[in-house]
Amino acid sequence: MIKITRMTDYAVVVLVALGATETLSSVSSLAQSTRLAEPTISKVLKALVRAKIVLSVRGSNGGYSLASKPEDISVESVINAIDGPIAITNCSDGYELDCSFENICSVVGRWDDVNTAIRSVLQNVTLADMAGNERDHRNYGSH
Amino acid sequence: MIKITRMTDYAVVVLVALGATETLSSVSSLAQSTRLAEPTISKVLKALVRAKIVLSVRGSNGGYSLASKPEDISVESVINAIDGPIAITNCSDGYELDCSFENICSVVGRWDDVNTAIRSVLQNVTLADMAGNERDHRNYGSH
DNA sequence: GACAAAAAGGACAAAATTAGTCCTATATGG
DNA sequence: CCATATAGGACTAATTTTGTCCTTTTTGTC
Repeated sequence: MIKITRMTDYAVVVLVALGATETLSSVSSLAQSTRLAEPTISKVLKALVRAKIVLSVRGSNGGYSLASKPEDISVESVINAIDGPIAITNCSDGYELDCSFENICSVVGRWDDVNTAIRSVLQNVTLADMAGNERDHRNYGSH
Repeated sequence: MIKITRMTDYAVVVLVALGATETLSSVSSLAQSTRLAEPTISKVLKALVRAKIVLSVRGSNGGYSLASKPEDISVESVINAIDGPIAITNCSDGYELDCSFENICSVVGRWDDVNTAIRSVLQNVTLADMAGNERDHRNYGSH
């Protein structure tokens, strides 16, 4: 099935928690608010910092904060940060440019169009959307 | 990353090959035209038959054929047949309805909307689109 | 300056998933 | 009855994903 990894799922949970406060949040405080394990939160945050979705301050009293407003952070960028670029097949993700079966294979690069379409859907969903405090949720939990 | 499994990739290759002829195709003939291994093709076809995307005729002179025209077979239905329903997270796919962290977890059911949107994108891409004989492909190969 | 609190980075084993093959059963035309 | 095909499922190997831990770097505070 088309699925996002659990790590991305966690990332969204952590980001929503980060967005809920103005101050810096440490891993341990995030662990309390999200109920996720510290090492997991830490791992996810490292990737988000590298992707510049989250800002970090090191040292004592340090912590993390969102680099932009929740409504300016797309789910697409989060997926990208955690799981790498959205690409629906192995061959169309750019790592197999030297594919030697190219002229036999009858299916061509149409997955690219599919990828582009999916990407644009995800670019239009923001963290603010995911936070959805109207909460009529039934079956979500991230663990 | 959001990705379809290699099996789905194979399925599309096989389906396009199936669509290229009017007559029944056996696994061995498909192996020749697609260059995929017979057991793999066989496995994929079994799933496609169960999903009624492909028709099969057993016994001598038997083989497979598309159940509908390529332009009426969506990529979404193929993904469904091979990988199961498109669902972006574990918790939103219906298997964890009894999620006990529901009221702690701050992210709610917004993934459902995302799933729906992605599904509709994939419903609008057909096998005919994937066949794309204009072939300006660069990096596809399915192996 | 020493120490404590925190993030950064990466290594790693366990768990889960996916891929691929193979074996047996069933169906059917000749 | 035999050869050819599909049906179904079991099973192993390969790959990917998870989750944890350890070491290093940074920085505030006493």
